[in-house]
Amino acid sequence: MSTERPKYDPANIEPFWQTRWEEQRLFEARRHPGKPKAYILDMFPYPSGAGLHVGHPEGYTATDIVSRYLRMRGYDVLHPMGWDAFGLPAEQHALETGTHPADTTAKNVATFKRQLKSLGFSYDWSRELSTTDTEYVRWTQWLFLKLFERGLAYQAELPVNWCAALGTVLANEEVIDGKSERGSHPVVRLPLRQWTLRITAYADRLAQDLSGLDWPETREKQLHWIGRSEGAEVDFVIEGSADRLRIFTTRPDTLFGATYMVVAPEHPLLERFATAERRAEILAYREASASRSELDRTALSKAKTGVFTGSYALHPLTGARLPIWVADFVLGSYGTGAIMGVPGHDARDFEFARALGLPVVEVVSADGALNETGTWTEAFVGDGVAVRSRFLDGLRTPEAKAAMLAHLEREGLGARRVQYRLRDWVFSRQRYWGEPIPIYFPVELAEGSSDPRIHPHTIRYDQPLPVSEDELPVRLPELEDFKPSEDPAGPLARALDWRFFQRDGKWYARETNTMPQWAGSCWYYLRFIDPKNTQAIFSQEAYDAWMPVDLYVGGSEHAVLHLLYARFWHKVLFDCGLVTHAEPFKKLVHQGMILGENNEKMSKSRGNVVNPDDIVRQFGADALRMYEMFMGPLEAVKPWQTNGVIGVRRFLDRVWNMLAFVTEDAGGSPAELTEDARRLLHKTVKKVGEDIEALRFNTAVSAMMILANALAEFPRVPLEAAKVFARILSPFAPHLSEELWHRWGASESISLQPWPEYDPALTVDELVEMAIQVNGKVRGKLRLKRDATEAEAREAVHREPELIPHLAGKTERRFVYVPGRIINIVVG
RNA sequence: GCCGCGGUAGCCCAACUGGUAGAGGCGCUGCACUCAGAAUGCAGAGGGUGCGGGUUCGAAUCCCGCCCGCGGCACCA
Repeated sequence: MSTERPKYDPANIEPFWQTRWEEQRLFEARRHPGKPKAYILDMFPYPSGAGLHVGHPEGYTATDIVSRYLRMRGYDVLHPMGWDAFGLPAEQHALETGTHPADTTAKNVATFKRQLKSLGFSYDWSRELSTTDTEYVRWTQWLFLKLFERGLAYQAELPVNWCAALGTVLANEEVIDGKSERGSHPVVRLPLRQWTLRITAYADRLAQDLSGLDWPETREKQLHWIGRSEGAEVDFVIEGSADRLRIFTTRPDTLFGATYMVVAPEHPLLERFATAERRAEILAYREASASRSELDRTALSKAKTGVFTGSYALHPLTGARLPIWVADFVLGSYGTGAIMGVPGHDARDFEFARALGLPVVEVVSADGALNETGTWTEAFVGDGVAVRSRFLDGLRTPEAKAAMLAHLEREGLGARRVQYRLRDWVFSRQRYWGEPIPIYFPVELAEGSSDPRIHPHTIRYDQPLPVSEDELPVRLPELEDFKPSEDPAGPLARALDWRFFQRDGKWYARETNTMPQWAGSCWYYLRFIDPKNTQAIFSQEAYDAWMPVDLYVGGSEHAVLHLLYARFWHKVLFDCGLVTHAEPFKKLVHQGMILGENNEKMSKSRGNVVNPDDIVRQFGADALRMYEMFMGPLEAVKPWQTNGVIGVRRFLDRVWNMLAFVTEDAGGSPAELTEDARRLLHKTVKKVGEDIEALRFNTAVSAMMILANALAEFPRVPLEAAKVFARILSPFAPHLSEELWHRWGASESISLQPWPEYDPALTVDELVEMAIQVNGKVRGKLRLKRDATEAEAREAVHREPELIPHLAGKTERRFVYVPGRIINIVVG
């Protein structure tokens, strides 16, 4: 190689082009009349102190390729980036290092931004936002007020997941196996005053509207999380009392099989059911189950426990006396907190009956025959035929359900009811680093008191008042000490001058709980469309210009948390008339996790973490981008292989060496491709475009490698072909492509060029090599016109000498000919 | 236990949704270049698709039954 020829040097060209792109503001999103739009969104990151890991660029590269591709296809593309910067980890980190969360957050954002920029992503940085920005907080609080106005944000004294180690309450979704999702600290149930969002009011729509979305299996996860189930509520009269016990069941058809009742330890009527002689035991049981952490309850789930209350319910149809038990396998927070025990046809009821010696009655039989339950080792939970059930006898389970429901409703004993597994969303956190909830309460001063900051007082939590819109945002007070405390009011309660204020001579107290991290991410996609708007959360023009999000890429760990909450808020905004689509995210894709080289999850403790900065330094951003796309399908979990990056880097080196010095007429005769190479070029243009649209980036990279290998056969690549190649490569390796493009004399960015056209006629070969099978085994090959008739095929086959031994003396039973595919001769 | 996804060459992965199992990359072997090595270039070898049945002219692709891996849910009545 001649020494004047510079080598491919990403460390040099990548920063150069990144700076140029930024100076030229190439990727700022603007709408042009008549052009189609695409809103391509990444889940914005939480800027942790650890910086970017190689998992981040996977999804980000995918969306960047799609964005760059669509721009070349004439779309106006909105591709923004921002920071989900409130939340526990920032605060934990700040506590550990003794710095203010605002400072650590700013530092982390700077690191993330530098790293993202080093990868050449075509974000519109002019729209950058952070959930912690004062202006952003203002609109998050504004949205909370919308929820409050509509009765969707309310206070409740709830048994909540209190995590002492984190000093906060957690949502159900943040508790895993009885421990906190963050940090795995123990979580216990405590009743506390909490702000709660009425997401259950939207359960039906959240479930229903999933059907129209282009989403992966996440749809099923959300459906399951919402957990809609249809059944009946039935009232049981209590013997010797005016009380009634209401239960929920999905199997009204098994009502005649109920042999006992169970209420949850939290059930409001429990104390009424407790007879004098059993009272002590019952209260002890309630005490015990309340103090058991979720973890204990799950760990001990095998053995069912319970205590008889001493009271009896009367069967609404037979009048039979059914003992009422209390047991912690019944959840206070689901349905009515009480069940009828049908041990013959429910696995849990069966276990309970066996453990406590209660009778088991068969009321559903597989074939309608009567069976004895004495020898049963498990309940019969499937569908069958009703037996021992009077007017239901002989009916199949679905009909029996309907018949019983009709009967209950007619007699006024019960009603049809839909239940959801989904609970309302506990929305307050007892932490510092979050959005203040824009609510305040009247303060009643004790006799002789004049200042609640120093005197005894009562805060009237029952009279919440919304902060008026023009007073937003409510800012976080500066706090020296923002540590969480034992006090569930949280650290903000210590900022007395912030908390208490006077208006018209009266004292008021601000809400001191803050919002959870999910609040900011619930609506950030809406702020990106109009991030600088000071008059409104966003303008209608901006909404019409960009919404909905066409492609949303992020980790599957957000399948039920963020993605459900955001859909909920979006539907509330829909009801407010602020948005016009029922759903915000049309297409959703989860990138698969990237494992360490040893096939284990990347973590500091395993010592298998790959830092993207190191890869960029050694191999270049383009190599990293292409490798991450080449590893395998976007959604697959796959191990990192540094050798794989080396392979991709070699490919880029080859492309450079082959194309960087191409000129119009390098030496006399013009360079030319063969017919086959020309066809391959057109096929590759077609394939790469289709693969990008289908998000099959791995096969697109592969196709370009094949093309490069083929072009390498030529002493000189024609400039026209080189330009086509550079353009299809550019979404993947934008820096290298840009450099090549300019070396060939262009003055305008390659990202402004149109995507190359291909000639469909050249993507289909006329002659195809076909295998000839005899009885399914390949016995010969032959080149045939793609559209040859069967007669032509037959004639060609009989000219093939290698087939003669396989056909001689045999009778042809069948001649299978699929044009362009296969010839199979069945003989016998 | 339930739901979902997935098992193709030593490794990462392709295979037009039934049609010659192999595109690409890594690794390996050999050759060229070199005093030698690195880098580079060229040429090769390698599996019958997790297991067992079935449907079909033909199965990695479809059906049934298992095994293994990953993710989610886990007393939701």
